[in-house]
Formats: sequence, C-alpha cells, structure tokens
Amino acid sequence: MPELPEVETIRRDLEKHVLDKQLLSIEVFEPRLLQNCSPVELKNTLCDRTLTALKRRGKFLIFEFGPYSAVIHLRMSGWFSRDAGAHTRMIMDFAGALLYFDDTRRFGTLHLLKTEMLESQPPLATLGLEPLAASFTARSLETLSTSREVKQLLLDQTKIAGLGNIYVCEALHQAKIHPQQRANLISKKKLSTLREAIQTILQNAIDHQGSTLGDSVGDYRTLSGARGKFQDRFCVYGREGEGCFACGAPIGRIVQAGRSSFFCPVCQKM
DNA sequence: AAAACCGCCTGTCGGC
DNA sequence: TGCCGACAGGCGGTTT
Repeated sequence: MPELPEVETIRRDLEKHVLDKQLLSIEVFEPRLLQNCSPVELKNTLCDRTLTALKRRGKFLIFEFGPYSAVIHLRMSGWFSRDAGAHTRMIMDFAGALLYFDDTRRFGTLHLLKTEMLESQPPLATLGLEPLAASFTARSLETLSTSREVKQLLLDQTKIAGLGNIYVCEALHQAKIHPQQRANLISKKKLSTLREAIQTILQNAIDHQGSTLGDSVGDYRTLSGARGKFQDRFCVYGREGEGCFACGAPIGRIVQAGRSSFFCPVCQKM
C-alpha cells in the first residue's frame, strides 16, 4: 500500500517518463475516481496542456499542467504503469507515451484544481508537515504531541503527511517507543530520536524504491512494474513471532484503531 | 479533542 | 476441491 516512499518513487519515475510532455488525451473508466469533476470536464480542462511539474505532498501526487492541476491519491491499490492492466481506471496519452492508472480496489481519488488554489482547497489544505522537510524538527513533533497514543498521532495526516502503518511501526521500533505510549509523555530526547528515525526510515525506503508486500495484483509496483526492495529490511512489520534483530525477543502484534501494530515488547517498553 | 466504528472494494487465505 | 467468511488497508464520515 503506497505510503510516502512509494509515492515518491512513482513521482520520480513519472518525472523521467512524462514531464514536459503534452497531454493528448485522458480517458477515465471509473467514475468514482473523480471527486470534483466529470470525465468530460477533466478532459476539456487538461487536454493539450503540457505537464509542467510533478510534485508530491504527503501521499498525494500532483500533476501540474500550468494553471490547472490533477491531485491523485493512490489509496490502497493505485499505481501507474506503461502497460494496460486488469484494473485500468484511467489512460493518459502524453505525446504518444501512454500512462495507465491501475487501481484494483477502486479507492483512488483525483481532484481537479486550479494550481494557485492547491494549498487552500481539499484535499491538500488540511495536510500536516512534510516529514522529510528540514522544517520537521523535534520541536515541531513536541508541539504536535497530545495525550493520544503516539501511533495515532503519526498516522494523522493533518499532523504529519505521508506516514502509513508500515513506516510508523518501523520508525517507532527504531526509536524504541511503544506504539501505545501517550505522545505527550515522551521525553524531548526520545522525540528527537523519533524524528530522526522517521526521516532515516523514509529516506532509506525511498532509496530502495519503497516496499512491495506480496505478489498480489493490487500490490505496489514501480512504473516499470518492478517490486520495491525495502520490505526485506523491515524490522517489525509483518514479523509477529519472529526474533527482534536487536534483542532476539519475539516481535509482538496488537490492534490499534483496527490496524495491526508490530513492535518488540522488550525494546519498546512503555 | 479524540476514540471507536462503519463503509468503501477486491484479492487472498484459512477453515471446514 | 470448493465455498465462505475474515481480513487487510487509508481515509472520510458519523456517533459517542
């Protein structure tokens, strides 16, 4: 499931593939993909325009066509390919280079917006800090910390944008913090360690083209269809019962807000 | 403010 | 072997 590293990998691939090219056509086959416009409006607004920039904000991909932009969220199973797939929901023709948006579970979203309005309109307006930006500091993490469980804080996209279940689990393990720890009870020193862990994990994951969990149809792929490689470096995610690489204790699993949290009960004490 | 829960969707997997 | 319920997951919405 695409989180920040996967979206960033896709963004970089797309940049090489279609940046500065003219959009000749855009066909949408899944009406639910479009959040605030019709297929015809999308086509009329973007066709013949040149893709002037490809950006990322949190887990969102931003296709900038000069004054208009398409903001896409991949949700659970969205990805881009140069080939048609079993679940192609949209086809973009960039000067003859076809780009297919595939989305098995149909959760993906696309917002059409004026570029100048991106920061003030949904879905980007309420997004929190970019975790890889220099402005994301231990101090900012401290400011965000309330009495809620630290895992819930890190998953809250209005506080920090881009982390999902996998990278939160990994970052908390690296920082040796229990996922149920109340955020406001974590020491400044630990928050500093956590900030560093978040940035290290995300950067490391980007360097490995993100994580692909299984071989299923809906699992994340790069533009060329390759799997990510960071899943081989997980320390806790999906490793319930297996030995912690730091202390050997079996990795545990609890459920928070309906989602699995993997952690080492020895390294990550409350 | 924040937690708990639901719905969305489909492929996969364990159990019988 | 085949069927079926459970499950996974991000996020917006509703209720508590």
